[in-house]
Amino acid sequence: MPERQSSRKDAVRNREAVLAAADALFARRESPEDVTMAEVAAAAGVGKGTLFRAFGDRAGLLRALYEARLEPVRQAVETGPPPLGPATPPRDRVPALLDAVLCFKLDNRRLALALEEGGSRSPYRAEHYERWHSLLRAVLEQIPGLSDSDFIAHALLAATRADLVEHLAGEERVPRERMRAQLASFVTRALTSGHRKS
Amino acid sequence: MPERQSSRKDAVRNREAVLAAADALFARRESPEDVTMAEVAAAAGVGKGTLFRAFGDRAGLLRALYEARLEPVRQAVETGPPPLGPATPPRDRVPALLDAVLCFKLDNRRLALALEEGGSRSPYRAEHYERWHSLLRAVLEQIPGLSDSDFIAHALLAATRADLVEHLAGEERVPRERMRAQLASFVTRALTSGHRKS
DNA sequence: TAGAATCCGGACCCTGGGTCCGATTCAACG
DNA sequence: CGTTGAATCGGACCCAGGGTCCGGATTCTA
Repeated sequence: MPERQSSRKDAVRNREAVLAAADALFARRESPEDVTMAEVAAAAGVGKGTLFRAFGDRAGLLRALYEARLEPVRQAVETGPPPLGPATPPRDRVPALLDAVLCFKLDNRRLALALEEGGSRSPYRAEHYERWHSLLRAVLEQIPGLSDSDFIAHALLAATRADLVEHLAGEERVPRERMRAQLASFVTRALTSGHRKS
Repeated sequence: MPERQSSRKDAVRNREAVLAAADALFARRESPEDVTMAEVAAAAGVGKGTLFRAFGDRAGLLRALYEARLEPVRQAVETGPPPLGPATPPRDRVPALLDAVLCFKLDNRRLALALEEGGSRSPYRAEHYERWHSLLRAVLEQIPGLSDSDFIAHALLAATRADLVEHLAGEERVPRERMRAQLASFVTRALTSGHRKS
């Protein structure tokens, strides 16, 4: 459990240095796969021991970076104005949430990729996924005439998987706004009640 | 390019042995991560050199297994009776295709997981994904009043990602039939034309 | 059956995550 | 301000596992 904060000056300074170095490296490198721990340590001017004591393991470092980047979004979602905040009608909030996820992954492609796919463990066990999923599920449940909220939440989130976003943005060269529009349209369609308005 | 067939008796026998051994191992083990190449070789009664010469690398072995398993499904899709075959109206064929994918991944959980996630390369570069996607895209394009076929095809396929299926089946204990029903319902909703009937 | 081409297989290499422990730095205390 | 014990530093080290190599065995061809 390397979570406890150290009060020592050099410890916190090194932690910051590692975070910054890792951030820079992941942004610079093409694939997150080939940024090595030793490299991060070297770039931060730190030994590997320090790095591993501070973050536990590779996944821990990734998580730390990810959480830090995600913090503003989380704030906006939990206690923010519409259309992200809690005071939004469900039918409008769901697309807003997914749009936020998409934008986040577009802005942090490499990082999201590294965290979601790089790990040997399933991304569905990560607790940040669990958070998104249960929130989305809860909002979906407030939409009348819609069942299977659990599955729909999974399926919609799957449309924003990091490697898919990376593929669309990087390989197929789909512009950001177009992608957002497509996702929004898709989400909206998925929310239509089983029976069409007649 | 280790694709060329060898006419030597022992070579083909060893190839079969490796395939069978790998199949058994992946089925038996909990996570595909911890079935090692050396292990496969040993289980097949073969040296590592033989294994790698026959399949190139780990991904090659996985691909070979996958393609073999997928063959019947491919047949059914390309030249089979409805609802999978080409002679099916698009609106019915799309759910059928995705149901087939889902069933396949349910029946070959470990293997699909190993191939889609285990590799260091993005699953979207795999040519079997490309096949599914372009087929689905083509069928979607025949549905009037539906745009963004490319994205929709990606999004729908994302709902059948191996690790999601594994999570639902293994972790959340969702029964097979329930999952199929949920996916079918989701797909159907996603196919509604953009504007509701009014 | 000789000869050559091919294949076999396990010893070997190398990368990269993770650990260890002596040296070093920090902070509390006298 | 010097001492002292504890926490930290950091790079040498370990190990697993994917992938390579080549001497020797096996199989096809003449």
